[in-house]
Amino acid sequence: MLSIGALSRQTNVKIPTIRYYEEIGLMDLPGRTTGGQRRYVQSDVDRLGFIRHARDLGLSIAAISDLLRLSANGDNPCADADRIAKEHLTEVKEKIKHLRRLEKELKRIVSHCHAGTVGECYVIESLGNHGLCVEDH
Amino acid sequence: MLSIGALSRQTNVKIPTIRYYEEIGLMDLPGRTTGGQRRYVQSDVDRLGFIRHARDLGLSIAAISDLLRLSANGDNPCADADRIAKEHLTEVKEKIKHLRRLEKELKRIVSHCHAGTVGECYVIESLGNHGLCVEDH
DNA sequence: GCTTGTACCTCTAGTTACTTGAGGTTTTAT
DNA sequence: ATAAAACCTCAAGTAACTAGAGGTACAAGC
Repeated sequence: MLSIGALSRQTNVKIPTIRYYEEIGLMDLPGRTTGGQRRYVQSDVDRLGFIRHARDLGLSIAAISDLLRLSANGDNPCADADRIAKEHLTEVKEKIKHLRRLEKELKRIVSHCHAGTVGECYVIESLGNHGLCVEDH
Repeated sequence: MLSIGALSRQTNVKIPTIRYYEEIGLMDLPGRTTGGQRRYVQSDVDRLGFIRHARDLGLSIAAISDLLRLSANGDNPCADADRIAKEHLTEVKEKIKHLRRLEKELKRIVSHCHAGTVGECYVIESLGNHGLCVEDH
């Protein structure tokens, strides 16, 4: 029987976040002491660990919720789980593409800046003028 | 004198977003018709264009607010503007690094999944078990 | 000059995934 | 028995908007 603090330490999930997950129904309602404090069992640790890991990988709460439902049902969740993971992978790839374009653009802007020059600032000029951009973004 | 709709079309910023920018003080209070409708001038178009472009590049509202203040003051804003842009570039680089690790991890997880196999699902197993990961994330 | 349709107005609440704070109670250790 | 640490609830705040309800103003055509 773990207190919320102990669960927090074991899973690296902050206490208010655990309570939040309970509130939105991602975590089950835990048992309580007579005084009203939460007490957790091993399955709670496992579930929260799953959530934490999936969040670290960037999955949304909605996606995690789906995955948890799938894994509870047991009946060949693989196809659906695979689809969710693949969709997420696609999103991640898109984000990387986008960020790489931004990186390029920012590098270009910054490289043109010669701090010290009065009045003219390529950073500010570039930001104000999309036409100066090399690529779309 | 532009209506809010005309400004929106010229800058590609949605109407509620323009009103939101006004509310948080990022855009100046515009003139009004006797009937109370907003009317904008060229300097508003320029400022909103700047904001739009900087947002597209991923800068936060706070950073943009700083840049706008700098460019208004005129006294060699270059050094500060350059610092803001460089900081942002660093953030972007970090994000890319992180996403690339996630991409790798997700690819590995997905590639192990053979949809159809009953009961065992590598996607779900991997998410539940951080120990299966190759790298940090 | 009147009517109609589009564009505009304000205000409230919702989104995501939490975090922070106030004010009070329970547990644990001495 | 006491005191410190950990816990409790509830409300509000964060970023950057978006959506919807219910009502008013403007521009064009007749």
